[in-house]
Amino acid sequence: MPVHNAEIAGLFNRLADLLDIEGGNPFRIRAYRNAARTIASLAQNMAGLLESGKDLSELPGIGKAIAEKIQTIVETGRLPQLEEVESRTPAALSDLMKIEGLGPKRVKTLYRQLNIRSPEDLERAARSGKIRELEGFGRKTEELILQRVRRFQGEAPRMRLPDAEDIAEPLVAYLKKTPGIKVITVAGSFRRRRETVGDLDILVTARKGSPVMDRFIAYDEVAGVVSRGNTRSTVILHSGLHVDLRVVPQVSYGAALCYFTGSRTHNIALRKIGVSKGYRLNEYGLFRDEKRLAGKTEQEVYDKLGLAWIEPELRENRGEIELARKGRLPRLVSRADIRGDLHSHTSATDGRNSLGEMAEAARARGYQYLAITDHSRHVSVAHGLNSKQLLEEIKQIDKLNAKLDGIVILKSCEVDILDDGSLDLPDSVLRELDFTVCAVHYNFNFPENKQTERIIRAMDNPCFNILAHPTGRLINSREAYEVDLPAVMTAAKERGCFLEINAQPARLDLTDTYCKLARDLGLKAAISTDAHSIDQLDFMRFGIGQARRGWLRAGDVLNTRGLDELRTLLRRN
DNA sequence: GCCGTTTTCGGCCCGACTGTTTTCAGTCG
Repeated sequence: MPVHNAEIAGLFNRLADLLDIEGGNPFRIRAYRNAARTIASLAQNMAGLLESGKDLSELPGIGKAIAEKIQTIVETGRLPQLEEVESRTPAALSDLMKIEGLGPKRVKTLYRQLNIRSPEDLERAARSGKIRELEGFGRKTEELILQRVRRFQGEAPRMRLPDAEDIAEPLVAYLKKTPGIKVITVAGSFRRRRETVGDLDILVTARKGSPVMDRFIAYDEVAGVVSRGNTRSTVILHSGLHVDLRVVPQVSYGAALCYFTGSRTHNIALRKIGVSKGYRLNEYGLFRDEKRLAGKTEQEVYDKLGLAWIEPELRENRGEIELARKGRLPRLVSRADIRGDLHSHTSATDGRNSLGEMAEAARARGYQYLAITDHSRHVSVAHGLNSKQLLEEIKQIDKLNAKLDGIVILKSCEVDILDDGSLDLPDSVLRELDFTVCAVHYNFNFPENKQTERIIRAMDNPCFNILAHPTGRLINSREAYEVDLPAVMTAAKERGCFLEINAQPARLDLTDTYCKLARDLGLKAAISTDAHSIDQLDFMRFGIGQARRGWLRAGDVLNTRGLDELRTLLRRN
């Protein structure tokens, strides 16, 4: 079993943490963290890259030394340098650094002075009042540590984007009513449309003397105030979500928006470009000495740095800055490009609405086509259809199409991929469909090679068209199954099959990095909602967000095509 | 340890807030 990128990144992060606690060279430490970030964000695993002869030192933040360490990890599963450090400094201290408010210096002091090695040790020491006696610590810090160690122990995972939307909307509406407010924007990973958000970053410009901070802190949902300043405050809501509010002057709005949209690594890269030109970039603007060169709009800031404006979804420092410099950024797919939805369910299986209602709802959204993809028989929990029932549904769709104006219902089925890679319904029935959407619903625990073979074998069937929710993951509740996705993508491309970007907020499967890999391989994707009711057709925007984060252009997406072209693309040779 | 529109050495992003402080270290984003 190859070592996962996340595991390799974890080793480097731990090495960085422990060296940080020991007071090591901060630049070397940063180099390890940068490398970890690069490794974690790659879609292809390191073992595979090494096998194919790739020179890892070509990757950003990875040089000769770290490339060699990665090779060692892939070959032996171990990082000797980390083990050496761990012989001096307990590995568990790295976990303590994850507690909010504890950085390397405090962890070091707590360990050296009180022999604290775990959250449990920490809680005990805080309760008995030992921490306040340490130099540099005090009563308040001790209280804070106690609070945060408890929160850490029952830590909430990052919140899914739609849940964050539900919280952000009323808060923004509330703040908007504050006298003197001019502009209000939710920035951060929310604006970058990440699948989950850790906190909300709200940016405001307001007239002098506007009571926006007071009003923010007085919001009904606020459970606690973490910090409060004139330009920045942080609160925790009852939902557990942290919210930052930043107030900036109008002339700084663009620079601040840039700054608070991030990502962090994107910002750092921008500031480095600034420095190389003799400028200083911060949330108030781009400056040469004390003179503000730009700041009112994002466009101004990017301009002065010699870059084209970059879409928020691309700001992850994954190569977008270099393309912006060359003026060669991709024109990302948007909602206006979408002509239809290729995955939806009706009340014939586990959907809530009838065929007619789904058709009408799709037409109301301006679509040319909607595919009905009710489950196949093996998925009994969803009342999957057998051959006879599916043929009956096909007849109903034909009848409906004869009546419908302005939209075509495509006949399809979400066909279960059985354990041996065969499809759940006979080819003779599947051939009656316009196309199929095929997926794994059982036996997620197959070893990687068996799961990969299972899916590729299914693709060998000429009735196979689109692989739905390709990894089966559910955000915050179920890990992706083990599968060699690059191999699956290559196989799909060779056979004229496609992969789905499932837009259900809990799935968003493919991830952004796999979207990018598909694009790099020249494999088109379908952005599909998997709607189980008419309102879920609006999940399309989450799928589009994911696709945009994966650099997809309209041309990379199957359902941006008109019906005729779609049919041509789906035809297998 | 990485990296190069000051390129193989000498740099390495920037500011706000808090708490424990008499001028600043630590942490965070």
